[in-house]
Order: sequence, then C-alpha cells, then structure tokens
Amino acid sequence: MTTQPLTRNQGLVFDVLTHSEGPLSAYSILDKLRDDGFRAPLQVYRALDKLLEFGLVHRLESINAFVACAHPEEGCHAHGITAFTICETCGKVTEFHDHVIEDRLKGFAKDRNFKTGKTTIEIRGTCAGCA
Amino acid sequence: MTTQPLTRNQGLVFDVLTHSEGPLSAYSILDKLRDDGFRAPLQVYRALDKLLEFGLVHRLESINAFVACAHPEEGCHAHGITAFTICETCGKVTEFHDHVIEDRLKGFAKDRNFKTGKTTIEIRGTCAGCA
DNA sequence: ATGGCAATGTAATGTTATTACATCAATTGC
DNA sequence: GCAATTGATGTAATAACATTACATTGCCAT
Repeated sequence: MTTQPLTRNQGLVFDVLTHSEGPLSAYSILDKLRDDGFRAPLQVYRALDKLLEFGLVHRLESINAFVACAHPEEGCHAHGITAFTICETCGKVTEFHDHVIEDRLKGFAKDRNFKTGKTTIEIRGTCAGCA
Repeated sequence: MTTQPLTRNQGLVFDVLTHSEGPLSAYSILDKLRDDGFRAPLQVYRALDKLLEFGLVHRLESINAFVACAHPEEGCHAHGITAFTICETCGKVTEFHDHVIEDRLKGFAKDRNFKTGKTTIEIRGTCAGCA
C-alpha cells in the first residue's frame, strides 16, 4: 500500500476521529473543528470521503457516523470485509474480520452473479461493560 | 405468530411497498399517499415502525429506504438475521438468510459478552441483470 | 360515563448529506 | 515563463431524512 500524505483538512478530521472515544457524526466533527477554521459540512464530508477511500476511516451505516479504523497502519482495505459491534449504550465500537462470513457472502453473490461493491455488517446491541 | 390486523395507515404504507419494484424512502412513500390523505412524514414513520415490528417490512440502513419482506406470510422475524443484496443500478433488492453467517456472528458476540440487538448485513453492488 | 390506551393529525424543528459555484495552489506540457 | 489541467478548498444554499411536541380521536374495559 502506498501511503498518501493527508491534506490539512483530512489530517484534522482524522485526528478528531482518532482521539474520539467512539464514533462521531459528520456534524459533530464539524463542531470540533470550528476553531480550526471549519465552517461548512462539506469540508468534513470531503475529508471523510478521502479517508474512507484510503481505508483510514469507516462509516457506520446504521448510525450515520464515522470511526477511525482500528489498525490504520495497514490500511484496512487489506483485511477484506469489516464487521462491527456497536454498543447502543456507551457508543463503543469494535471492529472485526471473519473470513468464514466473508467467504459465505462472496459465495452467495457469486452464485447469483451479483457483483459485490461495499458490504456492511453491523451488530447493534449492548457491550459487556454496559450489560 | 399471531397476525395483527393492520390499521388504515399501516395498510396503505404496506400496500405501497408491496406494489413497488424496489425499496422506497419514507418521503417517497409519503408522496405516493398524498391522495389518500397523508400530509406529514410522521404518518409514514409511525406506520413503518409498526410494520418493522411485525416483521412485514425491512429497513435498508445503507440506503435509508424500506422494502416489503419477501415472505411476509410467515413474519420474517422467524428467519433470524436477514441479509440483503442491493443493486445500485436498478435498485433491486434480494433478501436471504444464512445460518452459518448467523452462527458466526452470534459466536463472536457471545465470546465478547456482547448482547446482540438488531444486525444489519447489506451488500451493495450490481445485480446479474445490470452487469 | 369515564379512564386508559393506541392510533392519528399537524406543525415545527432537528439532523444528515448534497449541489452549485467561485477560488486557490501545485503540476504538467509546451 | 506560462497557459492548461487537476485536486483541494471556501461558502452558501438546498435537499433528504427523521424526530419532538402537542392536540385530538376512537375504542374498549371497567
């Protein structure tokens, strides 16, 4: 993987996500970056688009939020499908990869000649600490 | 499963989804029901909440849309986790159930004492017809 | 009849995401 | 050097999705 240098905006957004306890919405990222000159949602969305592309950030579809990748050094794209548990009480997100699930989904798609793009796997519930 | 009789609004919303080719957003459902007296988003969302609860409708988290269950007679809740392929070209949605994936996800959650609530599995891509 | 409950109607607002257009900076080819 | 291109940015406006708050209605069990 060739590591891209991040632009100023991308770096700021990535930093906010990296230092956050849990996932953040685009608008809460925006709020955290007002002091750094951010004024409009688009500044955040544009940076997020790139970070998603680089595999440094994940989008949690079921809660419309974004989270830093758990192992950004390697570029998460290398790991295939990413799945998440999302605690609805404390917001904690855990990222995991399961080749059995991945093979199963790939098989299903292949059988039907469905060309797979992005795959979402998200489990919402309550984490051990919040139970 | 005890089959609930649907209220007027629930029935109207369910009908629209049943007769639709593909998934619909809440607002497009609203538009289709203007002539039946629908005036506000909440009328749609309330009906959808109930239909989701009954297992007659699914919400596609990754595209903010709703689709009628493929086998509503049985109440889809009976089938465990539901997974979807979503064609980004024609909008066609296919619903499927895979016990291997389900066991795998349940196992992961159990190992971490994560109490599973709703699980989302959605594959976006291109269907055979659109390839 | 009345108290409780689920469904409904309506308005307003909150939250998430995109479109459109202008500007700026770095790079490339001539 | 200097257009031409390309990618990033700034700003405003708007679109798309979802919820809160409050009033009303109809039903049914006591």
